[in-house]
Amino acid sequence: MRVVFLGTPAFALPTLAGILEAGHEVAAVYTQPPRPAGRGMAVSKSPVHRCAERHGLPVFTPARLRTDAETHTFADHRAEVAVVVAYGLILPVHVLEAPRAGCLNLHASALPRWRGAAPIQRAIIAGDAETAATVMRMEAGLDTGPICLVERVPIGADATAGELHDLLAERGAKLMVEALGELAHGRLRCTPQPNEGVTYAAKLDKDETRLDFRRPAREVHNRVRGLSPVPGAWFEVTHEGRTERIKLLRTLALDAAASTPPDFTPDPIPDPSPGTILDDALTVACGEGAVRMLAVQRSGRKPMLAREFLRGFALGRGTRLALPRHDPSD
RNA sequence: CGCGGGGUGGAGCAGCCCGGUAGCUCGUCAGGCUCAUAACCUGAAGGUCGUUGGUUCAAAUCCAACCCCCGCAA
Repeated sequence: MRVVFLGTPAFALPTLAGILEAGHEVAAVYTQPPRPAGRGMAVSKSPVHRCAERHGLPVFTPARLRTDAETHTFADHRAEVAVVVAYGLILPVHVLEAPRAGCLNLHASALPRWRGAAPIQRAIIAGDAETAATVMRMEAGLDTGPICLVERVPIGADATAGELHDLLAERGAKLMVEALGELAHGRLRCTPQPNEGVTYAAKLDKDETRLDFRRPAREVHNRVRGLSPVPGAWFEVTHEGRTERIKLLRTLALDAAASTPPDFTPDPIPDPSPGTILDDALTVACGEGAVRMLAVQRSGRKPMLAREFLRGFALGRGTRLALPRHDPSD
């Protein structure tokens, strides 16, 4: 089929590649315009932008689609179908109606749960045991369109957002290729989303990335893996007179009963309040239970395993980690 | 020119301010002791201290330029 592809981050890459491999004609690729980003604020092109250029595809990077000029440009691609994967702009009705066979969207959740910006992270932070890759037809509402294909995916108890992201990007790509195949033969069936079970996956806020060890261990653990590897959940510790931010990339949740493994805690800490390091293996007391740090990253350093970190950074039992100030509105 | 941290044997770090024969915690290899545990003992190998140039009797350490990695912010 003749398709226009709209996408921006790495999540969209497998789908674009899959569409090309399947032999579809990609008439145009839309992606977010290059912006000053990263260290030094260097202007950089989006992952989809670079991938499209490698394949010699025409790239369009309008700042907005809601103009007559862009609407006409889009219509001129004469696409049979538009495929949208994490594009970053709302498509105006005129654009949605331009392709003869409609617009398909890949979304990384089991709709109608986690409509919106950060479905993968939200599902993990919430402790969901399962999610899905979903292909739906697009309509004006935010991720409200009828569902065409779904592939359910279990979320392991220790799975990170990064792992789930890669998995869903791959599974979703296959699903989208399958959907295009069905669509080409005019037999793609869709069913409306249920009205119940709707939740929204709000964009991640910076304030959410700081860990609060007063929360139960399971919650802390879910936040760590839901934000790993980016943007990363972190805490602060004062080391040799300097306050340093340390990201937690991987943890082990120890429920209350199992929070004191005999091999590392010869003597109990007198007052194991939340934020206290309980042993010499980076186990931190939480509101309920404890979490053990398995992989961390100091600012300015590379990610490393807990035991490597400990060789160069004294963070032994009894240390109290700083806790965020309580936010009354929270 | 957005702010900042860092590049030292295989890993993680100290040493740099106050130049003068490269150190710590591990890992690896050999041997020993034990054979419950990331055990213990002895010995060994392994480093152009990111690169280039400068200052100096002498530079990991001071100065300049460059390369690379990373955190924040966007």
